[in-house]
Amino acid sequence: MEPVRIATWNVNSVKQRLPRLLPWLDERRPDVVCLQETKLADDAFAELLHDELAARSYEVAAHGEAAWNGVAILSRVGLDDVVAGLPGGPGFPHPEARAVSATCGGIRVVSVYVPNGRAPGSEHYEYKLAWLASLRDLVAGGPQEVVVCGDMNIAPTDDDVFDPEAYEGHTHVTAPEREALAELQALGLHDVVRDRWPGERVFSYWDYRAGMFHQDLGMRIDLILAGAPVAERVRAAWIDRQARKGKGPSDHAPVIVDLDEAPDGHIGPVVPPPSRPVVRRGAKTLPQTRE
DNA sequence: ATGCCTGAAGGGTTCAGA
Repeated sequence: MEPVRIATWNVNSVKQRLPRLLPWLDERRPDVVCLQETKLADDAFAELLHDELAARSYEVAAHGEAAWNGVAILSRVGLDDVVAGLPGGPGFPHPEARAVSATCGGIRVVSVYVPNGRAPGSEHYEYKLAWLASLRDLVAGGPQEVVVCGDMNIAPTDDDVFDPEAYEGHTHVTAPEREALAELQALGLHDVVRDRWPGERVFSYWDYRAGMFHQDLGMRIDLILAGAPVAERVRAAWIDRQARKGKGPSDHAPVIVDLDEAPDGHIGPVVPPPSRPVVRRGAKTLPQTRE
């Protein structure tokens, strides 16, 4: 088995992001890419991207719909047993295109775009929790050689937001959401970026407005969660901030993990660097939300 | 007082995002 690089990126419209996505594929050369918020139906996705991706040796599993949501997996290490959505999962009221799974290079890969939740206690919020429970069931029924990659729309801990006080009363940080994520992780999944960078200020999403990226006022909601046999192979895990800079970025940055080449040849877990405290700075409020 | 950006659909504006 060859070394493999797996990435996940909420591109916020693959059509609008094409001028950023293609150069990024050429620069980072990931073997497996999980995409979220593609915002395209599958035929439109194929029409837009088939040739560009085939030229880069990617096979594609896209599960999308017009205008909203949409996920995909690109792979050049095989793409088998594709499953669209969460079988038996909840809808709002109908199933949305928020998950797709495939086996790539011996690893079960799940690309997810977890519902936003909008407001704690709302119907959207209850849907979010039900969706997460269904995702847990899906993973529980699968192999340990698994990665769940995507936009979880949950900051796992207060270290994953620029200012916990700014998020009081908002989604993404509430106890039920974090508990639902913890129940998923309790299946044996490891948060590979946080494990590699304990205590570091590391975000994957910054609001477009109010110079939030420039001030590094963000949150870490895009995760790669790896089953133990995969987590043991991690050599590097990081967030590609470069992709959030410049002209026409997504509001999310890609997350990237590099695995070593084989379970029987692995060099063991990377020793994490010494922990440093998260330094908090900047505003104490979020850009205001319409009521 | 505030969706301050961005994207999409559809229609001259509205909704959604986190």
